[in-house]
Amino acid sequence: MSSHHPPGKTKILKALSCLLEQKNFNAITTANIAREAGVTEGLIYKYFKDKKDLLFELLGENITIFQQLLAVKINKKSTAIEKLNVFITTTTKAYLKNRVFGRILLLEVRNSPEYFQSNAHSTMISIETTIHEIIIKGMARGEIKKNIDPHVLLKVMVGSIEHACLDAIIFNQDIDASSVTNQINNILFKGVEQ
Amino acid sequence: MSSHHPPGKTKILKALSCLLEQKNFNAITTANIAREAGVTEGLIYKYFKDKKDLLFELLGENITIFQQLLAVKINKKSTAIEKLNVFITTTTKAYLKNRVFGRILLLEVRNSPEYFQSNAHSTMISIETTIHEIIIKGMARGEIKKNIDPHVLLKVMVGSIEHACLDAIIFNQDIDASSVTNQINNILFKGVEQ
Amino acid sequence: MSSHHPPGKTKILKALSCLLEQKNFNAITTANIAREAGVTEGLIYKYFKDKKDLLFELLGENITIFQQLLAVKINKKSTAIEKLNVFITTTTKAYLKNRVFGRILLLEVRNSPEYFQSNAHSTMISIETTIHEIIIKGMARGEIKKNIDPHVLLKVMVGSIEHACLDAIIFNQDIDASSVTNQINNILFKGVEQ
Amino acid sequence: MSSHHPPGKTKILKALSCLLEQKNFNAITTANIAREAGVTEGLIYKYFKDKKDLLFELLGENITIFQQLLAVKINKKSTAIEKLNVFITTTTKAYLKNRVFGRILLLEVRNSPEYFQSNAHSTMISIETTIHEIIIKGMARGEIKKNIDPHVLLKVMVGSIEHACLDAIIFNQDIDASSVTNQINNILFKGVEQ
DNA sequence: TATGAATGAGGGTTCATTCAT
DNA sequence: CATGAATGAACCCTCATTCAT
Repeated sequence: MSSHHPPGKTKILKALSCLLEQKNFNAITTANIAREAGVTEGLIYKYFKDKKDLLFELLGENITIFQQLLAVKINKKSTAIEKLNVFITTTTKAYLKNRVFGRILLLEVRNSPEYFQSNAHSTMISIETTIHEIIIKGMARGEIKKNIDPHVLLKVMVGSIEHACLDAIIFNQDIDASSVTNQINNILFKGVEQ
Repeated sequence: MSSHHPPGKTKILKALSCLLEQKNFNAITTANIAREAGVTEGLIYKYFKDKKDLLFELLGENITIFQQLLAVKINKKSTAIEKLNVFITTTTKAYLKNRVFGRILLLEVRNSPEYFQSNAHSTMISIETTIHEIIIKGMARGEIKKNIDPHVLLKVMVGSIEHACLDAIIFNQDIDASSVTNQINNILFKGVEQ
Repeated sequence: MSSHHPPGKTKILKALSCLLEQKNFNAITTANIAREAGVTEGLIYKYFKDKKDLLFELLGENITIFQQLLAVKINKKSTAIEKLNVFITTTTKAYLKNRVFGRILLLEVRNSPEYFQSNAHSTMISIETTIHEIIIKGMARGEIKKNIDPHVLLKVMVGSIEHACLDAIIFNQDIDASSVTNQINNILFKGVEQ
Repeated sequence: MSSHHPPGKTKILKALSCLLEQKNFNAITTANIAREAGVTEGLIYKYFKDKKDLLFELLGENITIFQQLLAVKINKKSTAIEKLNVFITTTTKAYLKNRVFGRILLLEVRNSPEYFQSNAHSTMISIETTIHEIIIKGMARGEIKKNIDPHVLLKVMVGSIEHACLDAIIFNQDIDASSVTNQINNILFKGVEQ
């Protein structure tokens, strides 16, 4: 995260990251960020278009790291079902471990039209595209039922993951990630009907 | 929605409802609301604790109406699977038809701790409790697999519904509700694995 | 100037008027204005769109007062030459007496495109229109040469007045208004060529 | 304009000149200038005391060029009336052709006390002095009425020229320079009274 | 001759909310 | 039941300028 950037930029990114552990993005002022970073408020606007742009850049860096981690894990598996399994498990655990970014992604940025123009969002889209392709290949190889709409399955997986994490994130609850992801996998792949 | 209230209160609720068609709650000012309602800003604070309280009251009224509609539809079905089916279909269609409230519920209020104290939220909880009980009865009657965690299934259903609607709500897209809900039902109840 | 307005608005207009005696509009902050008026900064934005709008409203009120004064004086004269004479004399004296508004009008607002949308500017236009009509009538009645372009004559008069006052306004010099306006009248009406 | 200077200085002057075609001097930031010039902001302060100093230097170069052009034209004429005629015509056409500098001179710099300390301003004064002397000589030689105040006549000429150009400059209108200058000359030299 | 990183002070504007009438 | 005048606290952002290298 701190590579390539001028020192001041790195300090600002770290400062925001740190402050987000303590409060909502909206409750964080540019004065807060500057003080925490040990720079002047003006410097923020040298490196970022505005306050939201700073958030999106920070988010983007973290999502990119997650994307790489996920890719490595997925590539170790050979079947589509296993890959999707890994997607569900890894993503859920990432949200739960990194609750700050979970909160931002699931609760804070979706209000902002600008987010959907950001790098952070395009990286998210790129992850979803990867999963979409896995589903399609799984259908082609006979691992997944042919009557499934890949796009809906993707939404079901993502929605399940997010809602499984949401209470934990909102109310800062602890949940048993393994058990929850096993359940999700079981429900989605085997079905619930007797 | 306008029943039982003094005229000023009704005007304010209607004004907010109308403004929410045009912009984010955060982008709506009390001055906007008062102008649209044809009353003074001060009057808002006669009827509502604060701006958010106004939102939550409006939301609560709409959720209650939805809850009643949903109950009627569910009661017409006898099996758990059918009832859950109806839940998924009715909820999805409600979000898509009433996008304003979808947006508020899915994107706007979850940031506010106060929401989770509101009537609107307890009605939501009450709906979820109903579904939870349906799942449990379904398991007891052998319609649903015994190894399913009812709570996770609930989250998977809710998450699936919400994510299926999210793009439609955010980007104001049209989607084919019947086809999507059929897919979700199929995925969750029959499973996707070949 | 203080009529019809709520007390806070009047205080704000008076405060700006007073501060303009001491410094440039750009050098006056909204905090200055609020302190001088004994109100909060926020109140400025209840009554005025922004800081410039406040200036233009103040200017507009003063120009309107001048317009009425000028009309009275002009109506007392019967020939076009006399009326134009009065225009030159009255306007010059007004700028010199009321240097603050002279400075604003001649030096400060012409940079702002918004000024040309303001009431203040339309009142200025309305004054110029009156003069234009006087010129045309004067030509029709044989008081003014027929080969004169009324529009250019208007510009020549206004430009002459303004430039005669400009050094006085910029460098806060004293000048003999009667002598200068006599000269201008003489030059324009009789010509300088021997 | 670009002669004699080190390359960086030339680039900066050209950059400002170019940007002034697009926006107000106040709306141009040092960052703009540096980007347009392809240098860093710091370099501006190597060659110019501050941002205004840069403007005044650019302005000064252009006024000097104009002064030389004007002198050549005036020297071709023998009578005072003809010389003043040339002054009015040449200046008006220069403003209209070079609207950027017209705008700066007529609208932007007169607010700044520093302008009146600048080289640009002393060149303007020098031009006015020349005209003043022409008037006086014209009176001595019986070409101009003896009862005219040369200083007021100068102001009338300058004011007439500027106001004739002002609308064209502000609203970017086209006007017929020859016709306007003929009219001005006619009004000032022959008078308007029948 | 030129860079690039950083400063620092300030300023306009927004808005939910209160309260006397 | 309703008004309307006023508050007050906060916040984002701009930009000319400096200086070590």
